[in-house]
This record gives sequence, structure tokens and C-alpha cells, in this order.
Amino acid sequence: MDDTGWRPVKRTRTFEDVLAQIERRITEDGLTVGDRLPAERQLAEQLGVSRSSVREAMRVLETLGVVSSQVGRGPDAGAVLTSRPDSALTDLLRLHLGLASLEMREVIDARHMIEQWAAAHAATSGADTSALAAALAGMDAARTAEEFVEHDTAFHCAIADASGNRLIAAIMRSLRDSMRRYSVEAVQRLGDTSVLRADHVRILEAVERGEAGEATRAVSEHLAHAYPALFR
Amino acid sequence: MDDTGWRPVKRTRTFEDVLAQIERRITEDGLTVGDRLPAERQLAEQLGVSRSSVREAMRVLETLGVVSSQVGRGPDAGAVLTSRPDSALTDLLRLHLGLASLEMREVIDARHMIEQWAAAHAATSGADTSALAAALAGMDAARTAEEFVEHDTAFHCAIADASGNRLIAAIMRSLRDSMRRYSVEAVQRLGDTSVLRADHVRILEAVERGEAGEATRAVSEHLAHAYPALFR
DNA sequence: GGTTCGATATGGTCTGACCATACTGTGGTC
DNA sequence: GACCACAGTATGGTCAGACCATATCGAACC
Repeated sequence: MDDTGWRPVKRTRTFEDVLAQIERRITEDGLTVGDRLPAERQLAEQLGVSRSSVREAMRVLETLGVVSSQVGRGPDAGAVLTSRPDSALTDLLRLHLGLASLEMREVIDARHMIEQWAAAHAATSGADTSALAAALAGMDAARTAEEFVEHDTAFHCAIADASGNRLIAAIMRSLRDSMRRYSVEAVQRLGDTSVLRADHVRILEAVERGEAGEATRAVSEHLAHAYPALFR
Repeated sequence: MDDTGWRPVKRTRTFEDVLAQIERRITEDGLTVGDRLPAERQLAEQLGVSRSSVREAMRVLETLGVVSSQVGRGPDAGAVLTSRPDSALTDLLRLHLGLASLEMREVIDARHMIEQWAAAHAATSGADTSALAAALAGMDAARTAEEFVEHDTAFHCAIADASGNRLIAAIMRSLRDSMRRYSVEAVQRLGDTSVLRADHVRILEAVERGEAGEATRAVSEHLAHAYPALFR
């Protein structure tokens, strides 16, 4: 061991300090969704940094779906704390898929896992299933693959919502969004969507009857129908 | 319906244009991890925008774990494409937990889901399990709850890695990181970690023998032991 | 009371400068 | 030729100050 006890001095960029201070204020002061942060110029002066650094920190928070900035003047203007993890996750997945650092197979496997979990929990939670039925009707009325996928996504996200876990629902949404194009192609390749319709009805009924095991199986087989190339 | 067909003009900020162009370059030119983006000043001139806007776009990409910026000069300097979804996910979860827009219960449920899936797939993938054994030894040598949790995290992340799905492994890492403090408290409350050790051995042996069902059950019961307050 | 219009606070953008960092190349030294 | 010291330079990081677009507020006016 030639460990001298020295550690590399971590280069801390100004905007990272700003980020840390804002995060500290959030946790210590118990700030919550809807609260406003100070204006950029004011924050810059209070922290003794330039407005650019504050802005870069804001950009980070906005990217993570924690704040939302509005121009103008008034109660709604400025940086407001929000909670939009969905778009952040979607951007993250889309970019990493574009970089080929993630493969579609991995995304679909993750979806498989989540959908099974969500269906089982939706079945046992006894949550409202009207959104599911509405999405089903939307799929019946769809005239293009794009429309079909849109309502199909709504159906599956509604299951995730019904599971009662917002984190898993957010991940579900992001996974669907990031593979939207792929789903449209899969539906077009499939042509006939009657198989998928029967699957959806089966899932819906299982959830409504509270049969978690059947819901899990139904979802699993449904995904196998929808993406046969990946489940051979 | 008084819908006139008008839609609000989407305000597009300059840095969002920059982001879109960079993303287009990534997908169209097939840029991949390790490739360098043009320097900030150069990019600003090419796109006809100010350097501030380019920098804000860079900050977004860095937040999403897609680029990494290095100062100085040379082959490694500048903005390099990377693939670090872990830290992005961790930041996202930590901030949303701090905002109380997510509850620990939801995070732990998500972990439960992922760990079961990962253990089953690790068992059937036949991947290397030496990292698991090493983490187990680390836990035995741990003298504080913090040290124990560190190696415990390594153990569970190694399972996720062995499942072969990088996305799920990344989510797993982020979940563990964001609840690190909570895990330490849980271990301290528990006091005796021998129960956890037996659980880990059981999981490891199930994975090594390729018994997916047993691995799933072992993980599930392990989490019930580790977080009894949440599995009552 | 309603309307109009200027004042103002906010984020968005740009310019230009300077600093710290880390490589590059040059020239000298041995 | 090998090595080393040092100036040059390209890079990101930060700052100050200005201007613009937007949205509200408020006073003056009808």
C-alpha cells in the first residue's frame, strides 16, 4: 500500500455549487411542488456568482424535471418547482438508444418486467379501470398504426398508473415513449390487430376480476404476440 | 366545440435547437461513445448562436449522462460522448425523493420488482458469479453499517449486471444509490446481520445452480428481512 | 367600471473578456 | 539522440453587462 491518504482535489464547478445549495434549500426548507425559487438575478447576487452559473444550474434542474421556468411577471413567472420525471427519463432513454449504448432488446425486456408487475398490482389494488376501457375503445376506432399505438400506449400506461406506483408508472411511460417508432413498425408488420385486441380484453378482464396471476400471464403472452421477432 | 384549429406556437429556446441538432448529428452520423463533439466556440459559430446557448445544451447532455466535458487541450479534452445513465437516474431519483413527489415505499417496491427479475435472469444466464462472492466476503469483513451497505449494494448490483440487461442494471444502481441512507438506517435498526448473510448465501447458491424460481423466492424473502417495516 | 398604455420583473440571448487547465511543439542541454 | 524546460495554444469555466421578448401590474384616462 503506497496510499498516502491524499485524495484528488475534486474540481467543483460553480454551477454545481449552486445546484447543491438549491437542493439543500429544497430538503431543509421543505420546499415542495408549486413553490417558487428566487429569480435568477437575485439568486446570483445572493450566492455571489454570475447569472450564467445560476442559469446552468437551472438547466440541469429543468432537465431532471424538477423545475419549470416561465418568463414574464407575476405569480406564475420564474422558476417553479415541479415534478415531471417522465420527460427526463424519456430524454435519457432516447439519447442512450441513439448512442447505441442501449439496445431495443433491453428496453423491451424492461417493459416486459414492468408490465407484468404492474398488471399484477393493478389487479390486486382494485383501482379504477375506466381508463383501460377508454383506451381499448380508442384502439378499436384507430385508423392508422400511429393512432393504434397511441391508444395502446395509453392502455398500458393506465395499467401502470393503476398499480399505484408513480415511479414505475413514470418508467413505463418513458419506455413506451422511447420505443414509439419501433412499436408502430411492429404493428404495421403485424397487419391484423385482432390478436392484440383479444389480448387486451383478456388483460382488462383479469385486472377487473382481481386475478393477478392471470393478468401476469396475459400480459406476458400479449408482448410475445406484439413483438414476435424478439420472443422467438 | 369552439376549437378554431389554432395551436399555441411552441416557444423554442435556442439551446433546445442546439440540442436537437446535436442529437440529429448523433443519430445521423452514427456518433458513438468516445467520439468528440466540436468545441463550444466552434459549435456556436457553426450554428450561428452564442456560446452561452451551446453551453446550456451541453449542460443538458451532461446531466443526461451523454457527454462528459474535459478542460485543457489534447485528444481527451472537450466534450466527449459517454454513456453514464446511472448518475443521471440517481440525481433524478434523489431530487424527486427530496421533493416528496416520490415515496420511499415506491422506490423499494421498484427495487423488489427489479431484484426478482434480475436474480431469475442471472440464474438462467450462467454469467460469472465471482463478483457476487467477492461482495459477500466484503460484507463479512465490514465493521460498520455503512461498509456493510456498500458491499451489500455491490452484491445486488452484481446480480443486476449478471442479468445481462444494462438498462435494468442502471436502474438498479440508481435505486440503491438514492436509498443508501435509508438502507444504512435499516441495517442499524436490524443490528444482527446474520439473517441477511444467510439470505445472500441462499441467493448466490440459487443463481449458481441456475434455479430461477428459487432465486426469485430467495430475493423476495431477503428484502422482507431487510425492510421488515415495509413488508408487514 | 372598463380600457389603454407605460412601468417593471422575469427568463432568453448575445458579446466580449478573462482565468485555469492541459496538451503541443520548440529549443536548449546533456 | 534523449531528455527537459518553457512558451504557445486550444479547451472548458466564469464573469459582467447589455439588450430583447414576454407577461403582469398599476396608474391614468374615458
